[in-house]
Amino acid sequence: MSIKINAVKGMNDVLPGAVGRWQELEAVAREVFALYGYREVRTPVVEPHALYARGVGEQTDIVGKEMYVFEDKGEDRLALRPEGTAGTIRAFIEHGAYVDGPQKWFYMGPMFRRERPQKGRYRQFHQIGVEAFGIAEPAIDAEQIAMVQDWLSRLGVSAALQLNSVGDPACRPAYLADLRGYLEGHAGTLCGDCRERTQKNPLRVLDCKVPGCQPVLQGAPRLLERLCQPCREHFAAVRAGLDALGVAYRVEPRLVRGLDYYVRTAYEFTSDALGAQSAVAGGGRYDGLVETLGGPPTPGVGFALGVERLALILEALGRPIPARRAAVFLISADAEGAAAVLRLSSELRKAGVACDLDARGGKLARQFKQAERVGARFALVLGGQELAAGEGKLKDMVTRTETPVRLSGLAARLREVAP
RNA sequence: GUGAGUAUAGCUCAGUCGGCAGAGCACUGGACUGUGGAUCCGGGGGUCAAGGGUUCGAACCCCUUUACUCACCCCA
Repeated sequence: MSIKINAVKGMNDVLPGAVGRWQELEAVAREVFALYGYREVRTPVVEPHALYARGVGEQTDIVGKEMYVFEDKGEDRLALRPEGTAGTIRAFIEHGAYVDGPQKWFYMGPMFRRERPQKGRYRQFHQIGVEAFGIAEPAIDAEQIAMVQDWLSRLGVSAALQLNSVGDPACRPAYLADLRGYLEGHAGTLCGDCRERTQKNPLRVLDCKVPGCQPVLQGAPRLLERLCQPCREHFAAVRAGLDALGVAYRVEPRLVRGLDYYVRTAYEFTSDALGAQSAVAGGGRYDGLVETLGGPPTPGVGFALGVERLALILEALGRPIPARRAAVFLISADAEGAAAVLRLSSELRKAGVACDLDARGGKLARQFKQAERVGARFALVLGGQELAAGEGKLKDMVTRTETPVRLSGLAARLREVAP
């Protein structure tokens, strides 16, 4: 070997032995999303830098310090997408999809953020997300949250739902000003981080875990008590919707989302199987965003789920990784058998029976070992003896019993015993 | 960006006081000339992360660097 080349830091391989877990959760997502009327959209992994600067917000950590930005031959300033909503909205606007009334879209794919990797957080990570455009009513917020719940339950995962309202442009600015004033008044008793956050993102201060800060935070003004009437009604309706749909949640007044565009509904599904990065999915409403990005005023709600994190939860639960295996492994006992095996494999595959064989040939023992390794349900031995009789020896790899079978009609028989 | 921990075979890890580089699993061959799970016997596989220093002698002690992991920040 010459110089060894490894994967880029924070970017991981998902090998064949593990990829079944991803396929399972993706398959369930597609199934569930279809039940709720969401359709898939695929957008580029690279977008103009300006899309995120304007859409996600210059002052967010994501745009400010985590994005992969590069010049395309010195002409355009591009970025690897750090999240999926902005690009989806760009496509929504660009293709005039808003003329067709409300739209429910979903996407799945890689996102990129240049952070220090740790458990459940990677530089290339994968999100499955949905966006519902054109519906201002709280019913869609509730339906969407219920859909996440539905998806997770079908996977046997239970995650705690935390719900909050972060207000809107009518009530949040005044609240933030008050909160900042209050925090500045108590700056002396706050930790260094909090004094900084007071200016940068005062809502974050409320989430501080430093014991010394707690007394000040207890007395801080609360956003939920300062919501304007429309926000208050919206939040109440979302809660009523969740109750009607049988979704349990906890109101978490300190829940803040890291992206600037959220208004009103904000929520997060968390799991204690994840270590420090406990959020498996997060989302909320972003009513002004389509307009910010140059489209007509269009309300929107969406969420994104971390695929690596969900896979981590499934692993922690000890869930087996589903795998698609060959129904039958064809084994040749001699040269005659080898030729027959090749013909038979073609026939079986045409008939839709998954079969495999050891292209190396060789001793029976080795071929059986390979059959074992690939997890084939049955092994079929073919040699001169068998061919002369027009049959093969079918061995059940689990019970280890062997019975002669006619070669004609084999595909139909295999579909019966190894569907 | 900050902090801590770790680094020995493909994987998981031992390695005592500084004295020839080890185990289990995996792989491979045989015992078993047409049969995979067990058992037994054999085989291949190492820049002990890299570089420097101390020493008669370094996987082990010292310095530097790198990588990985976890955590902070923040987020999926």
